[in-house]
Amino acid sequence: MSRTASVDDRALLASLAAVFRAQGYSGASLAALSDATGLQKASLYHRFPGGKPAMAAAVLSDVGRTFAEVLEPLTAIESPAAAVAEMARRVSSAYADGRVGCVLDTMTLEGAPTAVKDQAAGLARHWIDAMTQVAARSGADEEEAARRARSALVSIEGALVVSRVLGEPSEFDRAIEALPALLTGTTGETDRGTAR
Amino acid sequence: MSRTASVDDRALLASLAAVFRAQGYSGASLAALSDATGLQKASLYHRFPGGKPAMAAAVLSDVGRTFAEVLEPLTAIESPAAAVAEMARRVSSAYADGRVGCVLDTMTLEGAPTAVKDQAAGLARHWIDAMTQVAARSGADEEEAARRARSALVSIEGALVVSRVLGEPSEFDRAIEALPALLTGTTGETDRGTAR
DNA sequence: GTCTATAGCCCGATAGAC
DNA sequence: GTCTATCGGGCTATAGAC
Repeated sequence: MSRTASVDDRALLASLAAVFRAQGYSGASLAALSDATGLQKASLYHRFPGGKPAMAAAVLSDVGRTFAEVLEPLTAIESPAAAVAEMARRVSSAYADGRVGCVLDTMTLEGAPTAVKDQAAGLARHWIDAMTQVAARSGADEEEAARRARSALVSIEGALVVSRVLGEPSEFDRAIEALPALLTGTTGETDRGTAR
Repeated sequence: MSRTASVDDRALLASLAAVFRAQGYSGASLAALSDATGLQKASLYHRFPGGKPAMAAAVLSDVGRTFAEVLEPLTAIESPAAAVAEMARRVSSAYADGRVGCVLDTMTLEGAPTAVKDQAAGLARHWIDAMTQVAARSGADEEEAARRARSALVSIEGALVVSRVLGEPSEFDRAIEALPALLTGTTGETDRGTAR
């Protein structure tokens, strides 16, 4: 109805995140961020006086809130197997069933500010820690639990990369299905096929 | 000794690859490529009249030659287990023990030319095909062999991402150690711990 | 808090000397 | 085949009206 756009903070961060996720930090131009959000560049600078680095930091903080929701079942659900199954569902949803990339990957190439890379590393460590705890609850000893948690993150990030490169998200679906067995050591409906 | 630099083609492609690998396609500025190669921008345009897209294509072609060397043991060595073990050594070497990224990841974000993304997809498919064949030779049926090959690529790409994000390459070492068991189903010195 | 307009710089790319 | 110098444009960022 007018030449003024007003954008909800939540939607704004989601639009910014979509650009950073798809294009990476250096690929996310102010013009693209302006297009995605419907705000002019000057309006983005009003919201984020720190410029593009501040936008990236805000996006990662918002991703941290999303991660908190994704990981919430790991402490809220008593059964480790059920907890991991619910986390897997939320991971799949958060990554649009493998059709979008992960900021931990795309925002950590050289060219991103050190603060951004450090923030991403913190998110990754937090995710690994939460998965380590649920793996330990399922019966793994400390070292084995940490190993499983890192493997889980590896399989998720790798599946997102392979899905993007091949142009089809089926590999991500497989990684999600394998998560419960990978983290808790129990066989769900999938079998990872590494019998001795 | 002079203001003219002459650069061997092999070294030139290696220097260009290092920049694209670390910064991604859109992050790899002509200035950075000029710095890395020791050639001025105009000299790069003399070598690559197609500009930055042509440089990226040449880098991916060179990566394809490296992949051919990495995958050569898969057909040259009779024992599947020994073949995979030798491939794993070469993969580790090609990625500097996990300290560098993979162009399949960094050059396929939005912003890269479609031709570049397609070329990367072809490299990924070729790699998966070669690993599928060795998995089949080790006794897996067709479907299982393909599944193992995709999982192997997922674990390599994921480990490279996680190693970069966390700033330490130990996760890549683990993925390399797990490759033989993952592809051939035999237990080497590592156990992936998914007992039923 | 949004906009238009623009500053100043670096981008990819080219012209032309040697 | 390398270089210096430069072009036009997109980049991040800012000024100032409404």
